[in-house]
Amino acid sequence: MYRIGMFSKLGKVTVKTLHHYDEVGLLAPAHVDEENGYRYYTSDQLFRLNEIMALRQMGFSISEISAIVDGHNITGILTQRQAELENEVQNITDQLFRLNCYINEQKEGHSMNYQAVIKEIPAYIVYAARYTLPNYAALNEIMPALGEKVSKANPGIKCVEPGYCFNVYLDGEYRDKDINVEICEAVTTKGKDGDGIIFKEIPAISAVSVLHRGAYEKIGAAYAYAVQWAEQNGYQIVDNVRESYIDGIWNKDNMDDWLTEIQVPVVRK
Amino acid sequence: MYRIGMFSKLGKVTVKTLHHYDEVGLLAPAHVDEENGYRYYTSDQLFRLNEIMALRQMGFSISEISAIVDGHNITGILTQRQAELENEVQNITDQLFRLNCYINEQKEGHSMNYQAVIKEIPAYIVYAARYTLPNYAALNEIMPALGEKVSKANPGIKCVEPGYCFNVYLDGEYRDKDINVEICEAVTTKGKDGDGIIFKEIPAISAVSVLHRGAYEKIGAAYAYAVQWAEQNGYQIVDNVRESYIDGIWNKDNMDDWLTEIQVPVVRK
DNA sequence: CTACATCCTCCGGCAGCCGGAGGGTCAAGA
DNA sequence: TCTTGACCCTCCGGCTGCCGGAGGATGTAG
Repeated sequence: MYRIGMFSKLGKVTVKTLHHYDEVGLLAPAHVDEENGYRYYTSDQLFRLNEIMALRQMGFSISEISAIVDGHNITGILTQRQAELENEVQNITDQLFRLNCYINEQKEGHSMNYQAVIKEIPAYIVYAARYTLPNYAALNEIMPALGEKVSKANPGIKCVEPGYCFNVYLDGEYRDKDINVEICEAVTTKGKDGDGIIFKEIPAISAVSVLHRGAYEKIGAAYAYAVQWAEQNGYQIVDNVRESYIDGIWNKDNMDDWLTEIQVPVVRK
Repeated sequence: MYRIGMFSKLGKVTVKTLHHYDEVGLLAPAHVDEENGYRYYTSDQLFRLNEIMALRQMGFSISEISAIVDGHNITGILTQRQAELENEVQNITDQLFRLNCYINEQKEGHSMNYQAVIKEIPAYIVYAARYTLPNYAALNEIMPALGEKVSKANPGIKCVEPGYCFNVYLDGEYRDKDINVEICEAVTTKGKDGDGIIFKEIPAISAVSVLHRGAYEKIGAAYAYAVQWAEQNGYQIVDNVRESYIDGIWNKDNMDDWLTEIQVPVVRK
């Protein structure tokens, strides 16, 4: 029978850890003195401690270890942890990729232009209409007109706020004229289809997000950056690119203040 | 100016997160209403938020991000994080290796024999003497005799408790006769060398630890297991193996209760 | 004027311990 | 037999990056 300090030295763990394992019921001392509360351990318990440490070194949580050493559903927990670990390897290497990407940009000095970030975009209900635009500026006329048309046809319809109005670019690649676009605006409930306008639900996605400030002419650079970043970081583009309008002609007079978010729907390769 | 709910939707983060970032000074709202405490954000702040999210997705801590966005020692933090990440990849793959090792043993059913675990062994001050043993049983006579000899030559010397008495096996491989061994016992202070006995400090190491129960004849299996485990899990053996005696003839009559720890000094390849 | 959504500020919790305060216990030396 | 110092105990708070909820104030639309 060893007191806790001795046992902790034998097992190469801290006294605090043994206290903790006692508290959570993972490794109770073989005997506890009723008068002074001293914990006493046997050398036999080193086996249990060693197994616990072995499992900790595979990254299991305390509750998982409790289940394993008590013999509950062992293989289930083991294979689950296996999957978790493979996932973590993915995550860490992803982080490393992004970091290296970032470091390179730092060095080349054009780092401040764009920041790519993965976002989870929720599902929306939208109305949508398709156009072929001669150029980007045409949006400034079409979009307000479309809004009016819809609210006439569907009195009482409610839009949700800025950032919920976006376009989906139907061309596989970037263009600056003859642009095929689907204009979408998020609404709270579906209305009646008609006159080229349809209501639909669009599902939640993951997307590479890049912010662009200024007029729409130069938006191609942001678009290109987002696509390149996605490829470099091991993402696969799975849908048409969206542009989400945050600030624009409707609330900012100065074009340089306009703010648009490019969203490139992706999944991890 | 957006209220927090709107801004959280634009940036795809939770309100709680924005509260938190405000509290720790990472992203303060552009304006706070003095009467009711409402936070107001500008769309400009989405750039900062995006950068924060980008850095979070590379695994930086809040304080690191604060330093980076404020422009303090950027490259230092970045390269440090790079090293951390490479380290983490190592760790996770190590965990995966161990887990797979463990799963295989589970399947083959001989899992309960041994548990290998990496331990940090602290530095000790020891006295040491070398012998060539005809067999393992010879230890039972030599060790007590050595102890007496030392305490006679160095009156007042203090040993530390069980587990601090160990042998270093000088043969590169396992043998069961003509064993070259250095017997070491940890003491609190150095004494006088002489009569084949020297005092020395041995440094802290990492070691693969395996527990062996029973007499010393069958200890070869534990020895073999530890060495094999080290190799399978990508460790390099960097020193002679130690055996650390926890329970033995001095406190257990029944040989089957003897307990010995094999320590194989290693570093990660 | 009334809902209802949104906002605020605490406070506690999560995992696996660590560090320290405040106080009891034990063995050895004087 | 007493003291000293090492060791033990039980709280309690803290670390990270938020989340969830209570309790209460405020804003907006019909």
